[in-house]
Amino acid sequence: MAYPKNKTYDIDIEELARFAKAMGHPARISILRFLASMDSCFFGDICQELPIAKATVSQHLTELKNAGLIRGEIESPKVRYCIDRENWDKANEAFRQFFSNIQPNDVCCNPEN
Amino acid sequence: MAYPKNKTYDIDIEELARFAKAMGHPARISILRFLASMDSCFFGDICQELPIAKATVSQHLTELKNAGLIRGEIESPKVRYCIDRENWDKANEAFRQFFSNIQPNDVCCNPEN
DNA sequence: AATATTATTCGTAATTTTGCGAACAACAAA
DNA sequence: TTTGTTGTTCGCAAAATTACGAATAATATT
Repeated sequence: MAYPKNKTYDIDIEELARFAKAMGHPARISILRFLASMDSCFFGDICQELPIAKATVSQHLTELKNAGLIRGEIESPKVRYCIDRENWDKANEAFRQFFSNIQPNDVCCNPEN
Repeated sequence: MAYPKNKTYDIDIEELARFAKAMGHPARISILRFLASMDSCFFGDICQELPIAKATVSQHLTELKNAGLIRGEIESPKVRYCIDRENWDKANEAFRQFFSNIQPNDVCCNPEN
């Protein structure tokens, strides 16, 4: 290898990968879609929607929280969850830009083009 | 453990999760972005862009191929890779729809709204 | 105080992911 | 035929992911 390899990736690449990773499981997509369809709801409501144990749902919620896509706040003895609008829009924009940054069809190598 | 087979999710949810999972690593985002910026290129060119060993790059390429986002064809002794336009567009549309399916801002629970 | 409700955390297990160097396969060139 | 180039596959290890039941914490209710 001619040049030394830097062991990191650009910050925007890491951010997009982080959002994508958080969305990389059907349970988490289901949770996000469910939450996006309403104002907010409780953990129990989400749990009821999913075919997995509550402990697992809780784990997935933690991952989504860590990625910034959702938020939860205690309303004892329940916990209310909702989409984090700010990061939702940020993720949306990151994906939109990523997918739009492609060479036009007529110069692509694909056989059918 | 993968999610049990008897516990399934909607097909469109699984597809989006599959695309997202493939994009859930900075190396793979880098590869996709690099490929999207040009017509096509060889394995060696991709390898040079990444801070990881060629064996690992090859693995990531296999994952992207399995997800349908890229294609590779042998041009001995090299291998030419390119974006799979059809599935690229499919993924783009899946993400776009996913993110646009959210309640309007004024009915969301977020404090700052 | 005792009990019920709700959701998280703990402990554990199986599987998958990520990574690397070495070995290999396929072909081109000398 | 021998050598060189290119990229994949193999073998292995460490870490992360996914999953569940049990235990726990926090608060409400009786």
